[in-house]
Amino acid sequence: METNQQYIDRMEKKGIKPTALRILILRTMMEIPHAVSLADLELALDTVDKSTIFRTLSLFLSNHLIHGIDDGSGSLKYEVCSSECVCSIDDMHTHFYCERCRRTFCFKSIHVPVIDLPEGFRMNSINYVVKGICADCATSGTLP
Amino acid sequence: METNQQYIDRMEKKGIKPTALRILILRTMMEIPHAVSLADLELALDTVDKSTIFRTLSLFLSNHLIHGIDDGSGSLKYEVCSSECVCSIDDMHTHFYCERCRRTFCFKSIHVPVIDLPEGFRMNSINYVVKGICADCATSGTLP
DNA sequence: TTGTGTTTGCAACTTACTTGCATTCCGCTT
DNA sequence: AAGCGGAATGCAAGTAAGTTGCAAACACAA
Repeated sequence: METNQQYIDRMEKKGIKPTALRILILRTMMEIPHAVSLADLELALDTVDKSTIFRTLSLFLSNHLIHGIDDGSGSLKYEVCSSECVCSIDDMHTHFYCERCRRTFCFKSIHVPVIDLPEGFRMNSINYVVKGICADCATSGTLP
Repeated sequence: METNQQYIDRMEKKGIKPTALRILILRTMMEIPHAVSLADLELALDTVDKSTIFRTLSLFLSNHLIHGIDDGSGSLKYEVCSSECVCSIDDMHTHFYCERCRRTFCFKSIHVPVIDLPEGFRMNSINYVVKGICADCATSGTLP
């Protein structure tokens, strides 16, 4: 749990003007324990307009305050960078998408595996998503 | 280059009735040297309806004649399985998405790296996509 | 050739994002 | 305190990609 001042510091460190709404969005993202979609945020913040959330996320993304994960669910997920993150390959960790409950988990301790590319190819980023059934879903309820 | 009979054999091996249109779609997919999207196929086969291509791809997917790759470009890509492919983790290879020319490359010789999941999580599939600039784009034209 | 199930095309719909534009707000100058 | 200019926000409309319902066309066995 962080104080408002800590959210403000995070933003200012990345050159983002901390408006009331941006603090609210950042706090909401950090309080939810898994990666969130635009729709998740719309739901959690039902007084705030979708396009505002979208533009806020775009701003956060281009200033490297958050990063995006394409989990293949059809909607992009976002999560707040750890404070030391510079969004390089070394900062990327593995994600897991549960095909049952449709949540995206971050395995922060598991870095993405890096491969050697063929001659001439230049790597900018890696998207590594494992899909399957999460621990919650595997133990509760009937399995397919 | 394969003969029509070879396309038919591939389909029948996977329990798919080889209609004229399905042969056409499969042949088109195999003639294009990179993974294709629904839109690519619409463009290449402009007399064929989008929904027909979509349903054909869905059928091919569920019968494991092709597999889907989520390259993060916003549209799912598809590619024909090699003949021995049973669509398990071991059959998955690495993909590369060029952020310049927006093509998806298959590195068939590079298997996806596999990680150990935390206790209780069950793996069904892995999506491993490296993004960057491809060899063609890196050598030709001005770079950013 | 006639009935039955499958395949295809058309059109309409859904989802998730994206943009244009008018309004409101904020910090600064007067 | 009033006014100004740029930034932030909300509303509504637009777009791209995928998906579905339904009827017409087709395949093929009885």
